[in-house]
Amino acid sequence: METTVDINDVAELFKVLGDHSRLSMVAMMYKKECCVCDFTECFNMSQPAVSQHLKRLRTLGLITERKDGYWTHLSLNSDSPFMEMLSKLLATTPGLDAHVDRLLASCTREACC
Amino acid sequence: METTVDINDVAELFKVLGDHSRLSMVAMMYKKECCVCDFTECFNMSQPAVSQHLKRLRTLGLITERKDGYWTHLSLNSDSPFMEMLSKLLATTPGLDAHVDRLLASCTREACC
DNA sequence: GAATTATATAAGATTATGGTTATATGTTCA
DNA sequence: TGAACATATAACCATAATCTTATATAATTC
Repeated sequence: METTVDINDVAELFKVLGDHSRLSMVAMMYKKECCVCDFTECFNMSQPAVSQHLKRLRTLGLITERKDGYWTHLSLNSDSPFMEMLSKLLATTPGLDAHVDRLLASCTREACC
Repeated sequence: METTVDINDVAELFKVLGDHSRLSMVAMMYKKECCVCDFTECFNMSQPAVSQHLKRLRTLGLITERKDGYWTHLSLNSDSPFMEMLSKLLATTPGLDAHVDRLLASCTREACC
């Protein structure tokens, strides 16, 4: 039996993805594991702002975390009931792939990765 | 040449769909042409509230309108650059189909249809 | 154990969202 | 023309979203 996802959950997912930064974060993590500092660098955004966006993704159960020394590495949670939908959705989003590649290329930090 | 859709537009689309009522409206219109009063009835929502939601869909170019006497009939705009994405996205949304059928069945008004 | 680093949380300001009520607009019909 | 109906807009209010700065927490290194 599949985990149920109802219409309100889906609206919630869209709401969370309805922000440029979070959409980009999710798309980046879909390609590879990321570090919090990747995001602060790529989006030129303050650390607390990133942290708060991540909290929303966490609350929706979209991400998993792996602590390693200083750093927290973030991935999409493959157990999320949204995962199937999310992957189709990201694949369907035009221009997303190129955008993400550009973002990932702009992460210059080496220490955390 | 295809109309360009950039990442900000996509985030904007998600934001607009990130509301239970608007998501339902779009899904309903995906199945059939609807009337404003269908929405006020189905969602048990005031007419101005529906009107304001429709305005957001209109602003994003998602809908077209057909005036007929008292009523305004609304459809998804097949010329929208979001249309391809939208249709895949609606098809991928679990439980949406049944939800929409239930909503449409709850529209009892005859006059406008 | 003190300094450094990464991250989270709290508190506050500003803007966006989504509803309400009241009113305006435009069509239809008597 | 005026009453009835569908819809849009305006003004207002409460709550949510998103950023900022300041501070807390936890791991690392000297």
